[in-house]
Amino acid sequence: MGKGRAPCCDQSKVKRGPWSPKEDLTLITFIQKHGHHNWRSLPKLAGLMRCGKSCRLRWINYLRPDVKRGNFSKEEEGAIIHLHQTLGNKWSKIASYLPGRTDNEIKNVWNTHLKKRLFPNSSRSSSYSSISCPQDRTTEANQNKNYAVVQEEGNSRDNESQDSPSSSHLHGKNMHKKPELHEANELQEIQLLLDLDDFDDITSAFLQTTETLLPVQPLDSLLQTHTLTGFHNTGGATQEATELQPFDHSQPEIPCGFEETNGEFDLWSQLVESNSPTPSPTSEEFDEWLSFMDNQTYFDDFTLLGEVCL
DNA sequence: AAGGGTGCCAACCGCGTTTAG
DNA sequence: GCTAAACGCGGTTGGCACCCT
Repeated sequence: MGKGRAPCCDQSKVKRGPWSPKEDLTLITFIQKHGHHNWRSLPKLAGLMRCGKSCRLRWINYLRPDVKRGNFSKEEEGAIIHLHQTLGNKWSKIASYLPGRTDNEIKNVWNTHLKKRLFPNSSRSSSYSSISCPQDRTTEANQNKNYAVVQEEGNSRDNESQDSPSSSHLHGKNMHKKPELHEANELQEIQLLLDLDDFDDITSAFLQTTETLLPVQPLDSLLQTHTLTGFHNTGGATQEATELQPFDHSQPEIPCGFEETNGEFDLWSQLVESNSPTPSPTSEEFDEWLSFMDNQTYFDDFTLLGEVCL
C-alpha cells in the first residue's frame, strides 16, 4: 500500500477495560519523556497493550496535569447550562470555556444532573439530541424558562452543593472510594510501582519544585475573570456564547501554575527537569505531595502509597 | 442481611473531519 | 486530487457503588 498512512493498531491484541495504576504510570512516564505526537504509535513505544485511541482518552480525561477533579461549582454548572443552551451538545466547545474540565466529564454532569433538573420528565434515551439543538426555535421559549429556573435552583442550593454528601453531584465518588475488596491488590500494585525509578524521580522532583511553583489560582476566580460575565444574570439566558471567551491555555492565568510546553502543561517534564537539590520532606510537604498526586492522577489511594513509602 | 433498583462514571463505539502519503 | 488512516468528538453502555425495601 503506497498511499495513506500505516495500518491501524491490531485490535485483537489490545487490552480493553479499566486502566490499571501501572498502565497509568507507564503512560504518564512515557508522555513525560516523549510527549504525544502520535497516539497510534504511542502504546507500542510505551509498551502498553492499548489502542492509541484509548491512550489518548485516558490522558485527556484523567492523566493530564491540568485536569481538575472534584465537584463542579455552581459557577461551572451555570456555565454548562448557559453554554449548552447556546452551543447544544458541543461538549468539547463547552469544555473549552471551563478550564480543567473535560468534555466527557461535562457530558456526564449534564446527562446525570443538569438535564434532570432542567427536564425532570425527560427519559435517558430520548433526551440526548431532542433538547440539545439550539436552532430548534419552537421550544426555545420553554427551554429558556427551564434554564433560568435551574440556574436559580443552582444558586439557592449553593451552600449545600459543595459539602453535603447528599449533593446532587458527587463527582469523583468512585475515584476516591475504592472497594475494600481491591485494597490488597492495589497495595501490591503500588509496591510494584515503587520499584520504578521514574516514579521515584517524579516524587523527588515534586519535592524539589514545590517551592518554585506559582500559587494556584482558584478556579472560581478564573471563571469570573475569564468566562462568566453575565452568568449570574438569569435573565441573560439567551445571551450569545460569543460573549464568553474560551479558556485559553496559553494565557498567563494558568490554573495549575505550571509552564506550558508544546501546547499543554507538561507537568511531569517540569517536575523532572528541576535541578535543585532534594530536601528531606517534612510531614507538611509529604501531605502536600499526597494531595498533589491525588489531584494529578487518578491514584486516589496515594495516602496508602504514602504509608508504603514510610 | 439479601436482593433489586437506581445513579453514576469510565471507557468504548462509530462517525465526521483532518491530514499524511 | 485522491485515498486511507489518524484524530477528535458526541453518543452510548457496562459495571460498580449506593440506596431502598
